[in-house]
Amino acid sequence: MRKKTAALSNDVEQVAPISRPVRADAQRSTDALLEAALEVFATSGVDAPVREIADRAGVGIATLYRCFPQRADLIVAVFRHEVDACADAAVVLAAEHAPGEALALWMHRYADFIGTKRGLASALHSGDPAFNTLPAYFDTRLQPALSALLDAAAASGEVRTRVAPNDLLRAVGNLCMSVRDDRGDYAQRMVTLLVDGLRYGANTSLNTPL
Amino acid sequence: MRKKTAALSNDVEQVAPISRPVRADAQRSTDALLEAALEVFATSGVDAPVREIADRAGVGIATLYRCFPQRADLIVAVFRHEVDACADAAVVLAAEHAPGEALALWMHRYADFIGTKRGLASALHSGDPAFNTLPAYFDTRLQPALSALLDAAAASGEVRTRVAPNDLLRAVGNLCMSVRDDRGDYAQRMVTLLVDGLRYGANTSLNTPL
DNA sequence: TATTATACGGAACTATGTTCCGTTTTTATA
DNA sequence: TATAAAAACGGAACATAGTTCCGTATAATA
Repeated sequence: MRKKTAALSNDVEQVAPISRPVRADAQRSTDALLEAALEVFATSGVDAPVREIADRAGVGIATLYRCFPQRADLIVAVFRHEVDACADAAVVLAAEHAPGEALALWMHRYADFIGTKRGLASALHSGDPAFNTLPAYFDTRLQPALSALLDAAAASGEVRTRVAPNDLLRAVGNLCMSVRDDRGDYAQRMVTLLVDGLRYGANTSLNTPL
Repeated sequence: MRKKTAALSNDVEQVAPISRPVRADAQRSTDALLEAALEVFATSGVDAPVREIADRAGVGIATLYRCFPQRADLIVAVFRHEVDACADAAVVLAAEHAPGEALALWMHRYADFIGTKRGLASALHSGDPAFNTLPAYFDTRLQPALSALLDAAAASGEVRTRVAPNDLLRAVGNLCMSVRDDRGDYAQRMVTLLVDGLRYGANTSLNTPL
């Protein structure tokens, strides 16, 4: 499926896969860089120097720049990778838990993702055009994931229906990002409150106000 | 009152004004830098190089760094300066217009201020401790200004009362900052809607829901 | 006017994103 | 398997921007 290489910025050349396939060492480098960037960003924030990432991946700087022509491309790739992981988690959770619990667990998983991504808001507001496609990607991947969880939980009568997935995503996003000093588990507690709100009125009459 | 120099980062030395007063040329430099930074930030954004600011102010780089030990200190000083101007505008508007109109004009003035400050959100989320005091300063200066306008407008019966100034400030702030593509005058239209909402129910029964 | 503390300017230092180019490795072919 | 072309590699070199240093100039005071 070559998903990982498709995440790069030079997608234009992916339309004609007739050309020679990606060389094995190049694929290794890309994977190592993505993994290294994930760790470095988590440790030192998204402002970490690219050299640190190249070192940790065990490749030279030129290799990094061949895989990700701009520093921002690497950031975008990591974010997309994590969004994918978060969206995929919904399927796993849905398979292993009751609908209501799966929904609750995923909401916390999502809050965790946003909360640990210091610098995401900064990146989105930086004005760098490289980040322009990120918000849409977030919606595209996460909205269906949450939607499925919501529908299942509503169908089983554990939460009420009629809640827009995007509203929830945005609400949690704001909860986790706009907080300046998130002492304790403020965000997680607010998310719990939100999920409890979803459960309120379940199984009684649908479309209960509040 | 020496307000401008008090806005610098080395406030610790301001507690003992017994020491020799600020030299005239130093004051000139500080003023010139603040004015230059205001213009450069508006033109090139807050990411503009410090050299560009020093050049425009007609001073050397060392002078810039003596007045503002860190680049962030200059940004903070400019923001505080603009917040002061916005807060002061409330007094002028209140003196020259009817209470309801003064309130509306100021809300747009405030939206204008936030809307043109691309990079403000980025700065606030950057994690740089130099920006930690900014949010509190915003509240300290703007909350009383808006509060006075609201009270006057409520007293004259032009808007209803019982609206928390901070809620309004935050609402407008979110409206103006979180928008990614603000084509047209989206923010200003939303602010108008907000002010109209304030006017709704005025002079009838107070505390009208919605 | 002389003295001294203060401020000034700009070169130099450091850190970081990005490019260049000679060398190495992979892949396909004989 | 040996060979050649294409692709990728590494790291030095370049460009830009924040910050510091230090010799010189200027303002305040006696």
